[in-house]
Amino acid sequence: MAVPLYQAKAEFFRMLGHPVRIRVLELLGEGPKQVRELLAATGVEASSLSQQLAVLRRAGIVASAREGSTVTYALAGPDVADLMLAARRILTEMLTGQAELLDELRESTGGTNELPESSAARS
Amino acid sequence: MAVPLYQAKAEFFRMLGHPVRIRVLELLGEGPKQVRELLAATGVEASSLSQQLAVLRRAGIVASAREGSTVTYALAGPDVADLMLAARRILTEMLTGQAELLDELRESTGGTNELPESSAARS
DNA sequence: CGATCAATTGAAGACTTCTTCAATTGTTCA
DNA sequence: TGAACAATTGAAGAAGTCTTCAATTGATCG
Repeated sequence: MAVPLYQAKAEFFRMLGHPVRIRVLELLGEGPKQVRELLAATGVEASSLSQQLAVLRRAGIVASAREGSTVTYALAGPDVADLMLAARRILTEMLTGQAELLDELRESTGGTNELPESSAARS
Repeated sequence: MAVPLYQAKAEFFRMLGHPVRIRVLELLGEGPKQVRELLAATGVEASSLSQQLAVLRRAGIVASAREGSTVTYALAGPDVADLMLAARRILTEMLTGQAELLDELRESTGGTNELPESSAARS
């Protein structure tokens, strides 16, 4: 409540802004995973993965449990899975959309982004 | 195409990870705005706002056009507006969800995040 | 033209975040 | 117990991001 909403949002997005963290969240979207599995799937160094897992844990977006000598991670709640799905949909849409846009732009003068109305060319 | 998808996603989220940029995108969600308006609405310094607008422009998520002595910004495409709406929905849901979760946790021993099954308490 | 306003740019320093290394904790099993 | 594995932590240096200041560009108007 003390933190403005747009700041909380920014922090949340920043927390998502790392390739390994994205991959982990997508993997956990399939279901709980042991660290060994995440390690194998991502191919990063153990300690580096641990650091990123710690970030996700601190953000409260994943939960961990020790089972014997191994540790299992899971998404902290169903909202998170929804979020990852939505993000995935939106992002892939958006990225393909941008690719199309890029193609369109290449056909014309090769400009950067200007508003549709204005037709100024870059020097 | 050269960039792995999860890396593109991470970059995209990182690009969103700043309070001023979030605010700007939400304002532009209402419709195109002149820089003066964004300046007034966000209350940040002109040059700081320009820097953040430049980030959004480079990412291709907003477009700008000069009209006389002023500059107008708008979201680069309809996808972007959809994205901001979805993000807003998801985020507010998620944040209130977390608030509830926090309340629940305060009622119990005040633990951090553990998997539901495990009930370890913090020292 | 010269003054002024709107907006952007470049660069420097403070501040975060990433990666990596070595050290540490917890668990298993011989 | 102690050797070995799983995972985490702490700390140091590299790399990136933010804010701010001064300088710059483009447009308007007297």
